[in-house]
Amino acid sequence: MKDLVPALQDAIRNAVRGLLADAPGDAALDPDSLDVPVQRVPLDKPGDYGSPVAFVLAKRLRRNPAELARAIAERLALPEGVDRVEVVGPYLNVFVDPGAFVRAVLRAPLQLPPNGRKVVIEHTSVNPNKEAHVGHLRNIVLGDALARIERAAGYEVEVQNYIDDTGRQAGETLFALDYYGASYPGTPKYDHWLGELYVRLGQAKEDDAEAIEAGVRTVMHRLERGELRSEVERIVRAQLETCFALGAEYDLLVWESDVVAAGFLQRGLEVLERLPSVTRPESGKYAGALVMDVSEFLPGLEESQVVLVRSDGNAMYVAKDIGYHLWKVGRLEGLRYAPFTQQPSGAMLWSSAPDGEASVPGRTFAHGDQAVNVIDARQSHPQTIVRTALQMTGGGKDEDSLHHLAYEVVTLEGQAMSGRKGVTLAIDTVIEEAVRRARAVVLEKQPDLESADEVARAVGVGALRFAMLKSEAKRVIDFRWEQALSLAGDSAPYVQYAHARACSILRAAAEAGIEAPAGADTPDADWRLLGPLEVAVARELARLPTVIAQAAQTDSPHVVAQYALDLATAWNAYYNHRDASGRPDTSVLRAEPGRREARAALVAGVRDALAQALVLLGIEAPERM
RNA sequence: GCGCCCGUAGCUCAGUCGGAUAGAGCGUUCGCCUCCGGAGCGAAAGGCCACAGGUUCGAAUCCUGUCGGGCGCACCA
Repeated sequence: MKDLVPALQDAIRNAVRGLLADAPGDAALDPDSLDVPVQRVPLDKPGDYGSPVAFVLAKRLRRNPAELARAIAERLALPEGVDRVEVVGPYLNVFVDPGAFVRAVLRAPLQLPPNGRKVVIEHTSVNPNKEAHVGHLRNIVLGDALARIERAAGYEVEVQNYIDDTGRQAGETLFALDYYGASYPGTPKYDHWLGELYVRLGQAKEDDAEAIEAGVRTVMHRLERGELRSEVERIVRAQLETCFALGAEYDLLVWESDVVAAGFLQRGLEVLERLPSVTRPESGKYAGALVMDVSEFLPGLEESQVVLVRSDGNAMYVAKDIGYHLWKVGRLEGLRYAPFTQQPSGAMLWSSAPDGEASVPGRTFAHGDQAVNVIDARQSHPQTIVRTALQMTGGGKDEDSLHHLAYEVVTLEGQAMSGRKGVTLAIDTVIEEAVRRARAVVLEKQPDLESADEVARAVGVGALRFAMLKSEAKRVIDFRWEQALSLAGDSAPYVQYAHARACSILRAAAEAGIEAPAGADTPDADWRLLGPLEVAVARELARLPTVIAQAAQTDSPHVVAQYALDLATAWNAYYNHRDASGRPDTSVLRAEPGRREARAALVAGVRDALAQALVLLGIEAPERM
């Protein structure tokens, strides 16, 4: 048995085929293209999986659905793992054979096979001018989780972090250093210290606007020529410390100044200028500018002309972005690369670099079949324009080669954050508080735990990440301490605890000589001794591959987070289950030989699936906590 | 004004390519350590799934409209 649900769908399709052959009712009805819904049955309904397929047929055949359900059931060749089928009104309900089902589920892999396609994910992309705040937190965590999920779904994944080193923000901060003649005193953390200067400069503009503006412009010109690269690098390194503390890592930093130097802007414009929709009006509103008409792809816009190059000759940001994306999908070449730093996992982080190598042995950057950008929902319009430009110029290998994972803002106790005004909450501050709270709980619950510091970090950071991931990206999050750092209920520690509990049981089992090797390969297990309680847990376990596929396909990490909660809940319910007389009836260690090995295998499956779900969310899974 | 997103329990949210009696967490109330980890489990209470029409055997889910709320609509980035 590979996977029960598809097998069941095939079996039903076959039964329908037989039914139609015997009693043709609708010649146009093709069983092969018949969509056979199969779902888990609601609680308190008989069976494990059910199908309302009879409804679909009833309409086409003009026959009674209950009657059809009976007819299908009669012809159904039960796939492996299915014990029997019962007809409940118009529904077809399937009872699995517990032993065969659990065993098959435990043998299934925890991720999908490679699909030979590559996705380039861009996330983080924090302006290199001050410390990252809680709004960026959502971006980093979403992007990092998505990268892990896409990888598990079989994609080759490359994570890029775009460094806007020629922008106004970086310019202002670096100018502030000169303006105040400041030298770094060693504390606070470098990016935080710069953030203070940046905010101070913003206030000083009220009195000294002209001089500051002139100074900032000079610095920006130097940035464009790459003269201040090492100053910016210093900021980037400080910001990366925060990302690493969250568990996020990258493959490549892409510097805007390198993108421009590589000619992607110019070459991208050349590609665009060949399009009939890209013109240079000689008169009217856009005289002298290079504009693109997107009305064919984006109907209904009030203003269908998008300015690519201003009449003063300066390129708009979207034009740079289009060039950058043409490179991402392999339509342009020419960046050079150098190693930037070794990350906590040991993996090398590369960077684009003016004096780097044209190629890196064993690696090919960019050339994505598709690209996903993790960017604020407020950027939806410009993102749509980049995607449209990509489509108009032939795009990447995938039909829909640019996705925008748009996430909503994070407000602070109901207030909008503002980096410029200094109304922010730094990620570093939040991590510190999260770990502090977690440590207090760890010391209370497990005073003897040797790895208390490590566990406190895993739990605190995990809780924070989970809070950012558990609901849909398009939902506004109001950051509140108690909620974001909760260690109970729908939280990372709930899942981590369930995992640690499974580990604990398996440790005890191993001491008692009960082994639970991978793949449910236990000769001592007697699978026939399993029942509905084990099936309930296995039914959750069986969903994991589907969950990964769905999360990857819809760029939705929250699907994995919700799954982790569901699995932990099912496992906790199993663990605590009692029989009619109130006695625990799911013990592994106290079960008779044969049953205990099979149960141990199930617990090992739960442990592995919980660990995998947490890995996909970028959350550590301690064995004790 | 036009466009996109949201509206589900007191609060925060799942469920939305149509399927059986709409589910969690927090909060409230009541139970559960002779038993592998109580950061847990069980139970109670709490819902015109914003509103009104429509499609359908069947709608929280699809369509239209209305009302609330958020965001976007620069020769800024």
